[in-house]
Amino acid sequence: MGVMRWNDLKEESCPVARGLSVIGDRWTMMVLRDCFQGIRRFDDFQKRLGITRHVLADRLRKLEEDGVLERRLYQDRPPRHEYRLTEKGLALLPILVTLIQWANTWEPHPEQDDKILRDRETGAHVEPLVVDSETRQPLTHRTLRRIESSAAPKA
Amino acid sequence: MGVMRWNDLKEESCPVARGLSVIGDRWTMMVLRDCFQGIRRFDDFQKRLGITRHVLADRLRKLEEDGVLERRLYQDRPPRHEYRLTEKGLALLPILVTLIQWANTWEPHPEQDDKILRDRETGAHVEPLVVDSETRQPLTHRTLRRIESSAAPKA
DNA sequence: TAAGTGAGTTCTAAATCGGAACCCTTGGTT
DNA sequence: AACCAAGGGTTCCGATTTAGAACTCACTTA
Repeated sequence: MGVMRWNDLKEESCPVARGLSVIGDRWTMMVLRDCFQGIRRFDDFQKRLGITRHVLADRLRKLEEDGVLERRLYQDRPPRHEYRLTEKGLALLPILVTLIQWANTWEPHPEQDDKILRDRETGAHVEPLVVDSETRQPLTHRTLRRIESSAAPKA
Repeated sequence: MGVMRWNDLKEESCPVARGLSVIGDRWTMMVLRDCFQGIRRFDDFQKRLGITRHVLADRLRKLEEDGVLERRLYQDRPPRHEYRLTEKGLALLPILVTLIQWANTWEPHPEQDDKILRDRETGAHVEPLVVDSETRQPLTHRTLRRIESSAAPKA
């Protein structure tokens, strides 16, 4: 298989590798979390995250290249843009939601309240669960067969 | 809010930050992917991932510290251990599964087959979907209210 | 005795990151 | 005109982290 360089990940046949080539970076998911909280501007990301401006600019550029964020002009003089989630970016929400569920269960915060997920209409508290879209049976390590690549073994 | 150093993330009140303090690293999720494929030994991880031995040792140590992997002796002379997922680690599968689903949809591989998720019993092909555990309604950006911290605003 | 296995550790050079300062355009103040 | 602030970056330098390769240690097998 040879050595795997991080930037080759996009061409890997493994979807985990391809997914991580987009969101596998330390700060990228934090940026996306802020996006889902409605943040759109460079300085707002920077202030909330405490990330260096240099790294932030780089991550926003990559997310735009990957089609997760869209950079759109919101005023002309001087030109200013904001970053917005595309459909592809919005489709990442289930991952974030699943991560929140895991962290609230297995890394609970000592005393502070946690982010709470609510239904948009009713405001009811929701609890994420990953199921099969057809049978609606929960998918866990007990119900799933070991993950395998369907690609032919290398020898 | 001050600057956020990566290692302070564990004490953040945001579950996304706390989750990422465990699995937010480039290689960590790749290691976990291999774990879910049944890999348990140092050299096997190393050969499959093409990660440097140094970094691999570091990531395995961190995952053990975080209670995601367990290092257990499987022979005495010389002492050898293998790395196994704990309950906490097994609970990460839904995240991996959701990531696979996203990547297969939005970053499809040109020609090669992808990893396929199957039911352990029937072998039927399953398709992950994140729903509310009570109502079984899908959770997406259309059905969820914007994520908010329930912590009091800082001023 | 030599070679091999498994699990690391050590070393050096290259890449990335953090922190801070600087730049540019435009609008508003004094 | 001179100064300042907002917004969105870029540049520079020193500190970390990573990649790549070699080396170690404790056995086991040929």
